[in-house]
Amino acid sequence: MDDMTLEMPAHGAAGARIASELRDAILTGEQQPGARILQNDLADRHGASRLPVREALRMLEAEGLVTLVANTGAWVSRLSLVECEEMYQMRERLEPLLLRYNVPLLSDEVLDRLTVLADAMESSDDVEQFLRLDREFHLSCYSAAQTSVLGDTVLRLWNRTQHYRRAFTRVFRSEGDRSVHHEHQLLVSAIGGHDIDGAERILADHIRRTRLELARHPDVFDN
Amino acid sequence: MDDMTLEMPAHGAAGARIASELRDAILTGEQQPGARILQNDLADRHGASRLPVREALRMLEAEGLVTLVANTGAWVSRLSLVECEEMYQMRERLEPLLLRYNVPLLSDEVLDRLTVLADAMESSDDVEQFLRLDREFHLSCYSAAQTSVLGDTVLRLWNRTQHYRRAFTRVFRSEGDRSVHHEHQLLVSAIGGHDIDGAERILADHIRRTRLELARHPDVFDN
DNA sequence: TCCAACAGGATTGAATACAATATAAGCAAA
DNA sequence: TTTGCTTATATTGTATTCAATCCTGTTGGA
Repeated sequence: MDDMTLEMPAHGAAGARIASELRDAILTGEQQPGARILQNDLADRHGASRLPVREALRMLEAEGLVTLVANTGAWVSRLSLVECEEMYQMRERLEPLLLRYNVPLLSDEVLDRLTVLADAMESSDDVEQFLRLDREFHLSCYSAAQTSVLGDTVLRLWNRTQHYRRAFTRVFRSEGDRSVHHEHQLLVSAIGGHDIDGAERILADHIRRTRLELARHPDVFDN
Repeated sequence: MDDMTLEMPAHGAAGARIASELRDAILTGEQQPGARILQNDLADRHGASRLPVREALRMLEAEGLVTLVANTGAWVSRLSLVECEEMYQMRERLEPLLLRYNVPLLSDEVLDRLTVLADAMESSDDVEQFLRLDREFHLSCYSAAQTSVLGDTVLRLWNRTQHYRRAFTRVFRSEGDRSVHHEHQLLVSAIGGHDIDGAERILADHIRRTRLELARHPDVFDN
């Protein structure tokens, strides 16, 4: 043995590493929908050849974050209102199921954290911070159960809609609706009380209400 | 323009073509779960280099049909009973939604076809034929609406569980349970009567019952 | 002025060649 | 005989190179 640090081999992971960084860039909004992605650019920026870049693009295409056209190029994926509504409807069906898997397993520590997050969202006035808190809140609800596909599928739906959730939050928060926070509190207490059916209903309604609000702001999808 | 035949360029589609053939091989059962996939073999068999083969493997990995391990190799994906049950639970939630999208759009021709398929299944005694009919029956229910992710997600769940549905059908059909056929008939009439909520319920129950039967045959997942 | 055909350049797709890694067989020592 | 190490081979990962395709700016004509 050469070394005491257990090191993951740098070989065989170049594509995954590049994909991970590009994914982050898309989720933070640094890369906007519609933006062209050049293979050479990415390769140079990561000091690699175009080959692992192509693999990274394939991975992100599978996640729906990147759109590939043969012989033509890659772009950060756009979403129409109709597509976004479809994904929200999928979330309405899948997230309650995922929550059901998690409720019996969530620790008191996570439950406390949920309360902290819900409170922080109420007093937050920065859009980016709100988005981070909201994402952590919901994903924390799913952090206890080890699922093989359900968790991934839900996470992908979150990622694909991330940009539009940001744009929507900007225009919606100014309207001063408090019911989002109310629903978060209801959800925490239902989870705390191990009321699985109640938690499922609250979560489905929460996502549904957001979808309906989203439909009132189609301008978010212009351009 | 050189030619009147509008030809899709053979360039830029090698990976997709290889993926398509390997996918078929897995779905027909020609390639069994656990089977090793050598890049060189696939490349030689398709008269291509290993590069498009790697892209094909990445695509099938994203679909869950192939499992890749860095620096090691690729195998046809296995499923445990727990994973399979999870996918069936996802189907219980997603397929009713997909059906809801389709019911208002399904033509009389498709409806007639559904009746033919349901009848053919009742009188079929060959497992492979039953599987083909059942797959066509359910996927036909989803053939009218153009969804962007929901349809793909459901199709992938069908594909990932295909092998185990085959194995399960072998042992289950011998038990002579008729309720599957009854549910198919109920579903057709609910769809024909544009009873969306009823159709959703019947379909969810249908999938749920299959999941419970599946759990009674864990031996299907041995080895 | 507008449109179509035509280079030219830029970009992607695939093949070959080489490096890194993992598996397996053989060998030595306990 | 078994265990651990070593070496050989097979397989995968990446870089380099060349070919096919697409986009763009330009030029010629109507």
